[in-house]
Amino acid sequence: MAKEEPLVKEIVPQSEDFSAWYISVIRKADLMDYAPVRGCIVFKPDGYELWEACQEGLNRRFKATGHRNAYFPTLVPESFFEKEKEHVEGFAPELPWVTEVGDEELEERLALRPTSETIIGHMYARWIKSYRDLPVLINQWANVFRWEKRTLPFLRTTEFLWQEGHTAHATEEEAREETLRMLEVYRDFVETDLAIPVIKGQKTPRERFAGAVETYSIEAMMKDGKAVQAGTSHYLGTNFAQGFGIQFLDRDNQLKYVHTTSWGVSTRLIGCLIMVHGDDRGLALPPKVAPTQVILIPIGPAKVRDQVVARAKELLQALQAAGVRARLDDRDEYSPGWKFAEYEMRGIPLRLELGPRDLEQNQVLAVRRDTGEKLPISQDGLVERVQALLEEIQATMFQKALAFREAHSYQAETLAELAGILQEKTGFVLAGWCGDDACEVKVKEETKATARNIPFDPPARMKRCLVCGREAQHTVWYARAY
RNA sequence: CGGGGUGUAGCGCAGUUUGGUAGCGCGCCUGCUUUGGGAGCAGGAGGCCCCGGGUUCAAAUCCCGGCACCCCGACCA
Repeated sequence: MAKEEPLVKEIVPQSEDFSAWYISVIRKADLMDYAPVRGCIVFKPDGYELWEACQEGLNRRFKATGHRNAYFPTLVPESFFEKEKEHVEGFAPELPWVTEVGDEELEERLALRPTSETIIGHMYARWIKSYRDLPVLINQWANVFRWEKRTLPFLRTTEFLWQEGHTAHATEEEAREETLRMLEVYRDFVETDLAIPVIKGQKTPRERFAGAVETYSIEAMMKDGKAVQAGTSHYLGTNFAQGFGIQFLDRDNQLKYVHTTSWGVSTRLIGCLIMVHGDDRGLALPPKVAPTQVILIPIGPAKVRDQVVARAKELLQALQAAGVRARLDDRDEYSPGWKFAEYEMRGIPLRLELGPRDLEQNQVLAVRRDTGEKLPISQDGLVERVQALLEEIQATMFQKALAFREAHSYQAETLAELAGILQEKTGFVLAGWCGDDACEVKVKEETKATARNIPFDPPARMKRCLVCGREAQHTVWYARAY
């Protein structure tokens, strides 16, 4: 296991103050900076590259499932929001408006989109005429705006980056399949690439997206035991189709409304990545999405330096030629020890140290970010060994995160039990629910925990509602959430 | 949006109570020595003290107003 003494003084230990730890890590690792408008952040290159890695992993999967990217405008006419009642009520309080241009007032206010269901619904109505036009499978990468009262870098910002998929189908069955297919795409991406274990499940009606028939989510546990909704997928029924008149003529010559879905993940994933894998030394990035996977550090006094660096460059080229994202830090102005701490703080998965002793013995010293293990490895077959190590690190990080989640998961029969657990510990609590909204509200009022989701695959079936004691209709994960 | 806290050099902070030359550590620059877990010595640069008003001979400091960030709450795909 890695020793977790904070070598970087400015990083506040997690155990002392988790929020302060989070802020200090993202600043120290140079992922973002605050912008002049409240709640808005700049994604600096090291932070933005994490988002680019997410885009690559998701685009590959979206395209494999038949989706294509497109782009719709940021500005949405006010009248569009009135076409789906629940939708407008859900977003009204957090919409920013463009009301004038120059010194002339606009005839109709324009909202900065909080999501694109309405404008896309409008366009789909023009594009879809026949069953032969279906399904429409479109995704867009975009910025959206939500004027939340309380912001936190990456997890909840006024303007953020996300991806929103919008599909239209001839039948309910097909749309429901799509909704679950994309939820599974998210699970696969987040677990396989980000090494974050998630819980797939269905949202309670209270937590549903404004305007959706059903909302599903994947939920992840942060190291402070709190939950983050890492992705959502919605079956929208014909709600938006009716609001925007998206109709098609079916095989049977009947005019019908399409069934639509929407699904999204955001830059919030970056926040998850940090809070799931990070420790008192800083970030820890899973190799699959780490912009730099391997950092090579030459060591040694001036007389052997040229020799060491020359060999390091050869090894670097070999790694890069094999597709490993490796970099060499041969700057002379920083000591090796400084570089060790620096790259650990930045979360680079694997460090390779090369010094005079290594040259003599035809080896390099590999140091894993996830475990702190130091492994001398031969320069012969280095590339294969490094690739294998990166895979091991990826697997170990996922297993560690899974073990953490399991160690912080509990079950409760009663509200008092749930409250007791959350008072002493942090984590997820599995409990029964009768299906009554009042009981769900009661849990929130008493414990600040919310229903995260109704898992597809719960570890146990709970028999009684933890609030009223009636027979449970569902088994629910409760947790405090970001 | 309510309660609390913070805002001084790139970063972390002291100075504010009791108004009077703007400081410390790290970082940065120059030089020499160093290099296997944030190296040492010497010299040096760097400030609209968050912003706007006010009081005063004089404001980082006192008064009024605003903004931003952090924490707690309400709100929240």
